[in-house]
Amino acid sequence: MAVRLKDIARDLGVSVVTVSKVLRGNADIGEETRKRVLKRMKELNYQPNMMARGLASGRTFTVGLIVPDLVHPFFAEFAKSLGGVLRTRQNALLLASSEEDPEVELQEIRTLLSRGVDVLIIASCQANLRNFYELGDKRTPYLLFDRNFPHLAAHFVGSDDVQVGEIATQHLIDLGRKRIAHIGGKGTSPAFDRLRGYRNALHANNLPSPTNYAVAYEKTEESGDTIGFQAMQQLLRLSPPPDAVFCYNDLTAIGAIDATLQAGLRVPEDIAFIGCGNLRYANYLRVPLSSVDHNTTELGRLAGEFALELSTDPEQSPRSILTPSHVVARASSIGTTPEKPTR
Amino acid sequence: MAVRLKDIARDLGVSVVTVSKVLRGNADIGEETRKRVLKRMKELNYQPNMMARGLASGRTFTVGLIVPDLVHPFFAEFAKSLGGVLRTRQNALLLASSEEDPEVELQEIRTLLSRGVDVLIIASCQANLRNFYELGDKRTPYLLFDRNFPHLAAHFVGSDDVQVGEIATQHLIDLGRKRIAHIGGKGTSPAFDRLRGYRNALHANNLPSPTNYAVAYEKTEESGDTIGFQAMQQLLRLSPPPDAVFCYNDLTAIGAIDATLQAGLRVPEDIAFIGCGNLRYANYLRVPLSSVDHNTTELGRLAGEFALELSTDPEQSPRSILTPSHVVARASSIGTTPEKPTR
DNA sequence: ACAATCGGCGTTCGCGCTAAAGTAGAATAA
DNA sequence: TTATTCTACTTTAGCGCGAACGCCGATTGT
Repeated sequence: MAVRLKDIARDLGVSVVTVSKVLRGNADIGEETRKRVLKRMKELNYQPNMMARGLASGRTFTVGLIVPDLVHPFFAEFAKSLGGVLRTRQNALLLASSEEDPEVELQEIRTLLSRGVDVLIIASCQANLRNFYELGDKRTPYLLFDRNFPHLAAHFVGSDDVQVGEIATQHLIDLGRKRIAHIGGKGTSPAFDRLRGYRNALHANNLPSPTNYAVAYEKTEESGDTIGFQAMQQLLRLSPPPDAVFCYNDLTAIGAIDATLQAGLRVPEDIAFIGCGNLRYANYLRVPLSSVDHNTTELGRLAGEFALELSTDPEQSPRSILTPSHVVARASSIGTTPEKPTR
Repeated sequence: MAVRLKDIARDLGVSVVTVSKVLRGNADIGEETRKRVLKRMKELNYQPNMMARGLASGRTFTVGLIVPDLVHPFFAEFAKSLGGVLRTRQNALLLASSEEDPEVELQEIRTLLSRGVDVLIIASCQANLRNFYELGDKRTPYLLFDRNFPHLAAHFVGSDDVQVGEIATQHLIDLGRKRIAHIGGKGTSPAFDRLRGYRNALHANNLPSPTNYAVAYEKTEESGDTIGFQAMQQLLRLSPPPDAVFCYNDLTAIGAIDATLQAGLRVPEDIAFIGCGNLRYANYLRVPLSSVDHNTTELGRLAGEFALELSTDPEQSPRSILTPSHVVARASSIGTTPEKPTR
C-alpha cells in the first residue's frame, strides 16, 4: 500500500495526530518536529488518502461538475478552465456528463454526492426542478451554470443571455438590416433569454418582429447544423424572407448558411448571419462566421472561485454572477474577411 | 447527513452487516429479510458512501482519466464515450487535464491516486517515463491510451497509427499524386507512427520520399492551424513543391490549406490535402476536408471495458488494443463535395 | 440418537484519517 | 508559593463501511 501517516509517525517516534497536524498546518506543533515530519514526508513521497480524510472530516477537496455534453466546445472549455482553477487550489474535479437526459442527470447527481463532493456545479438539462428537491435535503451546496431556473433560489454563474441576444441583434441592425429573424433553442434559459434579447433589440430600434420570424427548435446543441438547415428553408419560404438571421449557436448558423447558399442566395449580401459561441473554426468555414463570444474561460474561472468559496462556506444566500459577451464580426455579417484570423 | 446503513438496520431491527450484505447481493440472506431491506432502502433513497466503502474494501468503483487537453475533440469524445460505458456499470469517471505539461500531469496522477481510483487511464504528455516509475510501486493498474511508450510494458488502447499514416497516404496515391509531403507532429507515438505509415506507403508504391518533404513540429495539437500555415509556406518554397500533403491533424490541414489558397494555388487541383481526426466541422470548411476518422467512440468504449476488467482483475499481463481507422474523402482531396454531409 | 452440515444472521475489527479532549512540563502571574 | 496559562504534544473516539469469522437453530445422514 501507499505510505500512511502511521508510517511516518512510527519512523519519527511521534503520534499519528502530530503528523496529521503538520500536514494540515496546525499551529500547535514545534518548529523542530514540524521540520522532521515534513522532511520524512518528502522522503517517502507521502500522499494523503482523500477517502479517509473525507470520511473523518467531511471534506474531500473535490468539486463535482455535471454538463449536458462533454464534446460541446462551450462545456469542454468551461470544464478545462474550471479544472485549472481547482488544480491550483489542490482541489480535484469530478466530471460527469448527463447526455442531455434528465434520468442520467439524476443518476450522476447521486453518483457525485455519494463520492462526497464538496460542491456540485451543474448545467441542468431538466425542464422542471425535480432533481434539485432531492439535493435539498443534503448538505452539499450547489452552483448552477449556463442554465438557470428563475424560480429556484440558487447560486448561478453564466452569460448574460439577454444581453447576448441584444448585442447580436443590434450588430445586424447596425449593418442596416431591417428584417431580422431568429432561429432559437427551446426549453433552456439561454434559449429563452436570447429570444428576449432579440425582441428587446428589435423593439428598441422600432423594427418589426413578426412572430413567424422567430422559430424555436429542440436539440439545437447536438444537431444544430441539421436544425439550422431545416429552419432556414422554412424562413426562406416566407415573403418577404429575412435579410439577416441571429442563430442560437454556431452550428445552427452553419446549417442555416448552408441552406441559404444552396438556395442560390449570397451571404451576407442577401442574408447576413450571426451565431453564438465563437467556435474555434469559425474563421475557416466556407463563410467565416460572425459570432457572440461568451468568454468561456473567464466563466470557468469565476465558477471555480465561487465553488471554492462555497466549499469552505456553504451557507451563503443565493448569488448570481453574469458575465458579459461580445460580438466577433466576420464575413457572414460584414462581408469582408479580416486580414488576421480573429478569435 | 445522508442515510446510512445504520439507519436502515435500526429501522428494521437487523444488524448493519445484514443490510450491507443485501446491498452487495451477498447470497446468505433470507428472501424475506432481503425484501424488507430493499424496500426500506428505496423509501429512504439510500446511497452508499463511496468513501467509506473505498476505505473498507479498497475499491471505489471510480476510474481516473488524464488527458492532455479536454477541449480537443478527440479527447472530449473519448471521455464522453468512456464515461457512458462506466456509467452503465455503476462506475464514476474522475477526469483531469494535464494541459500538455508533464509537471501538471504528475500532480494529477497523484491527485487521482490519492482519491483511490481503481484504474488510471492516461494519454501521457511525457517524453520519458518518469511519472510511471512512481506509479510502479502502487497497486493501481494503469492503461495508456493514444500515446504509447514502446519500451514500457503497459496496457494500451489506441488507434493503429501506422495504419493511419498508410491509409491516408495511400488515399493520396490512389488519386494519382506523386509528390506527397507530410506535416507531422513531434515527440508522441502517434506522430512517430503516422510518419512511419506515410513512409511505408510511399515505399510500397515505389514513390520517392525526399527528407525535406516530411516536416515535424511541436504543439500541433494546440495551435495546429498556425503551424500548418507556416509549415505549408515552407513546403511551397521547395522545387518542385508537393502535389499532396498528409497532415498530422485537421487543424494543421486547415492552416496548410489556408497557406495554399493564399499563395494563389487551387485545392485539390494543384495540391490535395488530408488530415486526421475527422473534425465535426470538416464538411463545412472553406474546402471540405478529407480526413482519417479514428472511430473515437469505439475507442472509448473499448477502453472502458478494458478498464473495468482491470479494476476487477488488476494482475494481467500487458495487452494492446489497436483499433482500425478509415478515410473519409471530401473536396480537399477528391475535389467534389459529396451530396450528403459525411461524418 | 448424535455428529455433521448449512442457511441465516450477528460480532469484531480495522481501513486512514481527523476532531475533540486530554496531559505533562515549562513559563508566567498573583 | 500556588494557581494559571501556554506549548507541544498524546489519547480517545469515531466517520461508514466491508472482510473474516462466529454462532445458533434446523435439517440431513447413518
